[in-house]
Amino acid sequence: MGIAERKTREKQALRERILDAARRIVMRDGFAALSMRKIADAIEYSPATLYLHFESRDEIAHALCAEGYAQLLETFVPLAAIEDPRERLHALGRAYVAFGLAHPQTYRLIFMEDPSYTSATLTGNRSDDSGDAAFQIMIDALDALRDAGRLPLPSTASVVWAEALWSILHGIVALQLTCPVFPHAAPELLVDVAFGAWFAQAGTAAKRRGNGTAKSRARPATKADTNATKKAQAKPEGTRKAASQAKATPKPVSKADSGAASGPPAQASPAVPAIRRKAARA
Amino acid sequence: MGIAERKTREKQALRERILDAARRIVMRDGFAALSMRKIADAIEYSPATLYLHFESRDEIAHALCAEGYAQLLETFVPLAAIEDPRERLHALGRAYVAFGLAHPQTYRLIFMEDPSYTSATLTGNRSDDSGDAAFQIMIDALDALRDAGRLPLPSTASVVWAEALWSILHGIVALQLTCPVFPHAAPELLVDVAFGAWFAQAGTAAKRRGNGTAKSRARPATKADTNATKKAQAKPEGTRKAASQAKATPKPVSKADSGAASGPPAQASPAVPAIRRKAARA
DNA sequence: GTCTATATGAGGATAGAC
DNA sequence: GTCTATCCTCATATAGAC
Repeated sequence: MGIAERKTREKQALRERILDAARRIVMRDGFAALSMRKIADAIEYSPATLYLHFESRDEIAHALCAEGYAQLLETFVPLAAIEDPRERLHALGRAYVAFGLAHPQTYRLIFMEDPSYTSATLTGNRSDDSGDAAFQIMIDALDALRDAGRLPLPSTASVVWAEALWSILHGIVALQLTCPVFPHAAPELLVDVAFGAWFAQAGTAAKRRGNGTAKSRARPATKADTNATKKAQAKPEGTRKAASQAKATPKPVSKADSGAASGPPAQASPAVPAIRRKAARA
Repeated sequence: MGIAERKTREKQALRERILDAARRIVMRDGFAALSMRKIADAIEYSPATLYLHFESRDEIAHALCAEGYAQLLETFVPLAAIEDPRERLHALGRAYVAFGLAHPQTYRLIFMEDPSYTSATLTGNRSDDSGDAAFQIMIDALDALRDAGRLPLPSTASVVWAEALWSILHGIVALQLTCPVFPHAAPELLVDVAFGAWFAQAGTAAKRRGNGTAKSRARPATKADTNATKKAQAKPEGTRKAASQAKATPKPVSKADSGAASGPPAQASPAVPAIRRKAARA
């Protein structure tokens, strides 16, 4: 049966190559620029071949989502070991935002592109039973905080609080990715401010229980999670630039070059009239 | 000069018709489904005519953004008169979220679709000098809260706080619009929880200064802003359904029928291979 | 399994006739 | 001002040869 196995292996390998190419395209140019043709070009196969491995472009997108989400989870796992639940939550928040900023295109794909992608990623993820692992980590931390008597929280409310926390994290990332021009405080600072305000009364680590103003927490913000998200930041995603200056600089992203994923640029040169977009059936 | 005036009027009228049609399409099927051809069909003109009034599809999108943002501002204005700054902030937050849920497609277009749209809407809005009026209203409320000594906030921090608040509001709306399937607390509840947590120490109106748990604030949440956003909710935006059952029901939206704007459905029937998407130039 | 070639359909934008 | 006709680009997906 060695032959069959080799064939299976080869098939798997090609599948991986497809996903690799797709991931590269998405990371460089954004999901909108992902097309079967481009993937085929990249791996030097014909477009038709892709359909032997994936049913559709959507299926590839789903696979990419699953990958990205797994990557996010990886950055969460070590943080879940932080003892102090307040610090744990804070670290998770910073890591979440850092992930979103380091992988803007992946984050967009998972959480901002299409409801079906998000749903599929969060619900039908892996062999896990319950829906969302990352989410559960946050709930656990809140429960721990409550059990320690540091947060007057009904047992049913931790889920709601976790959702509220998730909302602000997502809001920070999404806002940063979608409208980077707007005069905006550093996302890391926003996380700190938010957590400072939320858990002021749950003060624990002797930090001043003021409401986390700019100066008090601005500076050490991004220090802590640098290690945690180092792997993540090793593969930053850039923005599709004019393809001339977009050289995929291997430097760690600094939010400026990655977050501003420009969609169809308003300055589309009339000479190049090619702007496509997702459309509904008429 | 009556002739010239009439012509100007007629030109303006057609411009309005174009925008009306575009708005209808966006509200019903989402921005992705907006095409020059469809607009032209809707107003019974040729596609070429559109280009006499708008330079490109993007320009139409920008116009729609400006309209939508103005609409959002309208719902804010009366709330800015609320005396108690805490209540004012809370009301603004509820109104913001209510707007997003009542006009999912418009909200998407302004804040979630394309950075250039968001930027253009927020910065180059109207004859105003400063960038963002809605944002300023929030800052003012925070300043008032601080000036009343109810929030120990440095004068420079109110901007940051406003951005953090905006982030959570955006996060709540965006999350609701993008992944509605995820077991999620009611958005209004999330707003209340968040504001309760944020301004627990700024307690004012004799409300219990607990951290706004589920039961304490769940029920009266959406009551207050119903009037404020009545106009808004009078024109709900539905989701592009299979176009068969999508009858544009003129009932006030209840978040269920509007938020779940599904993009390219995974169950795209093979017989109808028309799924387009925005793409970058190669 | 893989490819070439092609069917099918949609879109933005423009030239040039009326 | 408006339309017809058209260009060009892009996509998904399949048929049928190798």
